[in-house]
Amino acid sequence: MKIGDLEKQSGISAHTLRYYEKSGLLKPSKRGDNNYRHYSNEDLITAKFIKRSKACGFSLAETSSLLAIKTDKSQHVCAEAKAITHNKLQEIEEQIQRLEQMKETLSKLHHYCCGGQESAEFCSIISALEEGE
Amino acid sequence: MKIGDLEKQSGISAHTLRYYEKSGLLKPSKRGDNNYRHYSNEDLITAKFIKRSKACGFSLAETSSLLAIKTDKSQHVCAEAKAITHNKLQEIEEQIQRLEQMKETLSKLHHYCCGGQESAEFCSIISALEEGE
DNA sequence: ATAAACCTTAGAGTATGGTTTAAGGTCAAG
DNA sequence: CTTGACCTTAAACCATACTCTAAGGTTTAT
Ligand SMILES: [Zn+2]
Ligand SMILES: [Zn+2]
Ligand SMILES: [Zn+2]
Ligand SMILES: [Zn+2]
Repeated sequence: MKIGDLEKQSGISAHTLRYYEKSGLLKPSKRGDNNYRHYSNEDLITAKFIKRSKACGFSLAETSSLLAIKTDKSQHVCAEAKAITHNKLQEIEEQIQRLEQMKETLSKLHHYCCGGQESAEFCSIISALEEGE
Repeated sequence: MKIGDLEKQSGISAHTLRYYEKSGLLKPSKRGDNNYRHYSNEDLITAKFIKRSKACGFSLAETSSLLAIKTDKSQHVCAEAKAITHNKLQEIEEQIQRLEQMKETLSKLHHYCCGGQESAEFCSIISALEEGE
């Protein structure tokens, strides 16, 4: 499979696949005489693995760690995978909390502003930002 | 007030204040003979405005738009401020949804993995990433 | 007088996850 | 045999929001 084929099969652009290679995430199993990248079926699985990992919110670095486990399962233990997942879960929960806090503040601002065509002289959004604690 | 004083009063680092100036967010009202920046009380209010705006999740560009309204209220209308707030609110709600989706997926992965010291051969986290739809 | 603390600038570096460009080599169809 | 599709590389660029560095000028306290 050439890079263009993998692009179609995996939904990851050729550009990005080359970038992933440079980042050590996915090396093609072979290079042809013309130096073209050749990907195996296992490489396709890896590409999809990366895609799912990203969909879970894992960074490329974290994905890299997960891939290391996947690639050599017998040399790794469940605890490692669970720790990575646990950390990400916490991180995401913290992000959600921050965003919920913002959402609440913004909802109030949004609610109290009339949103009309009148001068912003007494706009509650602007005053809240000027004078909030 | 010199930049160090504003740093203390506003809680925004001098570095960042200079960066904000370069970005057009907060220009000191004067420069001394020695070219030092001199900030007024109004500048302090503006600095705090920026800080609150950031705390609401507004980007520097959005903060800049809000500042333009604040600075010249009579030339702006509520509708403008409300539109900016509305967009941000939507954006944040979308982010929360994405994160909630990730959280759900991760929670399942986390729940099913034993997390023990046994080989990752049959780790549910790794297999889910390998074989998920 | 001299040292510490503060100020100035332009520009480079950091982090993330790519995207784009330039300049060119290879392959398959008509 | 040429045209267009596809492949190669290194390196620059994008966005965001800083953060730091280098090299130097100023103020203040002792
Ligand atoms: Zn109004
Ligand atoms: Zn309003
Ligand atoms: Zn297990
Ligand atoms: Zn496991």
